[in-house]
Amino acid sequence: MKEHRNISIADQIFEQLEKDILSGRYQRGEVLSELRLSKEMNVSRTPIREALLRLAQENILQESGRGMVVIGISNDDMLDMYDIRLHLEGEVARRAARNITEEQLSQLYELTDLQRFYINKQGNGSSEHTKNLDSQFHELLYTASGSKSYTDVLVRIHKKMTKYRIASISKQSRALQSNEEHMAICEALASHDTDRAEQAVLAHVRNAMNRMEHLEPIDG
Amino acid sequence: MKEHRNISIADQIFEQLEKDILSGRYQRGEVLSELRLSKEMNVSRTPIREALLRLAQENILQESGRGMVVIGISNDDMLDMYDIRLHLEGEVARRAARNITEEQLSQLYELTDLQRFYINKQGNGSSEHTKNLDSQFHELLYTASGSKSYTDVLVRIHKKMTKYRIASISKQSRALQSNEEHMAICEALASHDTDRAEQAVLAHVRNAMNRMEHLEPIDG
DNA sequence: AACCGTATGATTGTATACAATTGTAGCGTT
DNA sequence: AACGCTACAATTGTATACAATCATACGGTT
Repeated sequence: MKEHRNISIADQIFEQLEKDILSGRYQRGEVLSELRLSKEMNVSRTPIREALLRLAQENILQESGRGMVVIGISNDDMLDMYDIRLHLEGEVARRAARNITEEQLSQLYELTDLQRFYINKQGNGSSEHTKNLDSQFHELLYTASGSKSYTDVLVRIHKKMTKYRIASISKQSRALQSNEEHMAICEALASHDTDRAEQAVLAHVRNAMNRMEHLEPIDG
Repeated sequence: MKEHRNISIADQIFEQLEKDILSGRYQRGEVLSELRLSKEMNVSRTPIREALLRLAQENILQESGRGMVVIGISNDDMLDMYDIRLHLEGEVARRAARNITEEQLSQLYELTDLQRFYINKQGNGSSEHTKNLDSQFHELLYTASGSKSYTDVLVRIHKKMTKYRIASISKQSRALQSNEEHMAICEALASHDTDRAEQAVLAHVRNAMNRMEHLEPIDG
């Protein structure tokens, strides 16, 4: 633990734990002890503790007197998050159609093209790339709306969704469909047609929700 | 710093800094140094650092290479938060009208009565009480919806709003009007009429937004 | 005078030491 | 056997020590 790079150990631990919790590796109700984790990961308590604090701030963990208790998210929580997106992303799309810059627009197109490339490639780790590009696309869309508050809420939600168990994007056919919807959003934004942008984004969210609902729940 | 109580120093510092930032005491762009704050507050760097990390997780601070930079929130951010609430709280109200328990309902009534008492009292620190009861009312309303995701988003937003500069509730006449709207929400929920609950909550948010818009902005 | 290198100070990131609390197991007493 | 007390183990909260990085200022050299 001697190297001092740009990305801190605490950040890595945060990402790792967040993924492990949201993907279901840690069960709801499980208690995470700082000392145990620090031994498991061969670091001191400090970065562990910082990661746990941030996760608690996200309501992914709950500090409960003795140790941090895993809360995680359920299928119902996921459905509610889609519901929230349906209530918010229409407005975001309208604002983005009005405010998006040429540079942001070309970036969105590029992300979409690159994502299609990786989906068709289907190589090792391409699914990871695909998910990453999906996150970047949506984050940029939110940013293009020009609203910090909307972006804050939706980025938080989207981040949780992509780490939930197996992302619905993993099947190639569904990934391609999602990618086509991204392209439709790009074109709607390029036309600066607020109604069209709203419809394109809402259709995408609705379809994503349906793609997820058809996955089997893992536990009861 | 020897006492070990239930509420940690780090928590107190977090609350204090959050209030100081959102109320405008720290300017946007200002850099907060751990060492400086720890000297100012006569504690070690550890609790300061933990508070800063949590504030960064809330996007109230931004960690930018050298120290934490204050982001804070602007009037536009506030308006967007009201806009988000208008898009979400109608649905929350509908769900609460369906799911609220008798106990939650009587608690809501009690909070409303107590708030009216403090507003009329107008004693020293009664404004603090009033704001606190307002937060409790809305948090309970969100919880009554039964949705963790909705509650998470809205509690976060509401918390920020109440700490923004001077809350719009500070004038007695406005506080009384807000309190009457709370009572209307209670009665709508008691009737379990989803449409009526939605209308009551949305009217309350709209009125709160108008009450805020009429306040003067402090800086340009 | 200009330029380059080094030392120094400020700051964050990590590890460790210490204090306090809490739960529990075990033992003794009745 | 039941109850209570004590001691210990586990755990968090805080302070401090140490390492690494970065900016800056200062001094020497050409």
